[in-house]
Amino acid sequence: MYVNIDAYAYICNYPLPLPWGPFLMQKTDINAWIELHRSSQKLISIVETELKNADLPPLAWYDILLEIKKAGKDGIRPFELQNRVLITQYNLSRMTDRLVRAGYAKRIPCLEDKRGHSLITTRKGINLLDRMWPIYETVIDQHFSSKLAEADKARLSGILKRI
Amino acid sequence: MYVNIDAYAYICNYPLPLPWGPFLMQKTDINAWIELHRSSQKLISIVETELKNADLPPLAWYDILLEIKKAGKDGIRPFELQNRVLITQYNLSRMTDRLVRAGYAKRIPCLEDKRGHSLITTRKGINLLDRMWPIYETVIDQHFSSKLAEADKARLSGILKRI
DNA sequence: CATATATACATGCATTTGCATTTAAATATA
DNA sequence: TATATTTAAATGCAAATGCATGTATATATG
Repeated sequence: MYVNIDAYAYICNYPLPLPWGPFLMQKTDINAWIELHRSSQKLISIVETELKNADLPPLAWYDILLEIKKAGKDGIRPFELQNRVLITQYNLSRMTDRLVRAGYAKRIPCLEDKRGHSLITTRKGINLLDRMWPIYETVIDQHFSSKLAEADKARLSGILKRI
Repeated sequence: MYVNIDAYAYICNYPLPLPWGPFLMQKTDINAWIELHRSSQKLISIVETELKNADLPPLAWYDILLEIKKAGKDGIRPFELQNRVLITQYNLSRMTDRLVRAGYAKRIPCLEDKRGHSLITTRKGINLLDRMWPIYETVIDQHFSSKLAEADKARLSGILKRI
């Protein structure tokens, strides 16, 4: 889950090319790898902290609820939701369970497939999104958008889309 | 922790500039934000899966153990370790506890400060790093390094260092 | 020096996660 | 059609995490 800020130093203790693998790992690769994960984790942890400070649920709730909202009034099946967020089946099951119990989402029976159900947002759920977004947006803007040039942001997504 | 692949769609339901905040959030910003987190999370989850498949501990153990190893034979104090990895104090305390119990690290008393101790790696710990790295490296190479041009990797870290 | 405050680290307890497995319905196969 | 296989979703249990707090030592302050 966590990528050490100085993970590359381990590699640097060994001669290049590395004795054990077929790969020629360069410092450029490691620096990019580390910066990618360091920056992502740092930003996410700021978002989580700010949400918590505002007495709001974690970012994961926002993401899932947003996806449910986007599905509109027909709702979305949990297995479809799972394709859109990087969460395991069992965790999604319990997360939506919490959303439902908290009144932010609702399960509606699925006529075509009695094994499952569809999820829709409630008014309270939409309201939660509306309260969470300003916090989220502020962090994105202050810690991300405002620190990078427009051209760099375009480059960034262009490069990372290949991953 | 998780950033929805399509989080920006929520924003797109609203007119720009957004009615609630002082920020003018553009699609470029959101795309970059999403790609950053999506790619990071995807890569990390591949690493974790591969480590698990090889019956090896999670990446966090690698990072911490590596940091301990880097400190050399004098070891490192937990509070210093904490500055180098993005982990909370209480979780680091328990994680190092597990490392020690598993025989990968050792606590040595700290003469200058009786509140604390220093952590050093054991032979078994070094060996674990050596076994984990090939797995880790293979993922980095196959899913990251080989997918990006050298220049892009340099750009990537250059851009992200500003975060 | 005595007392207050800060720092290093650990821990009890509730919540969340991971893993394996279960339940139930849908689909494939013979 | 009967039986096997696959798929959707949930769940029991162990491990990990978050949060608040505890313990011990160090440092600052009157």
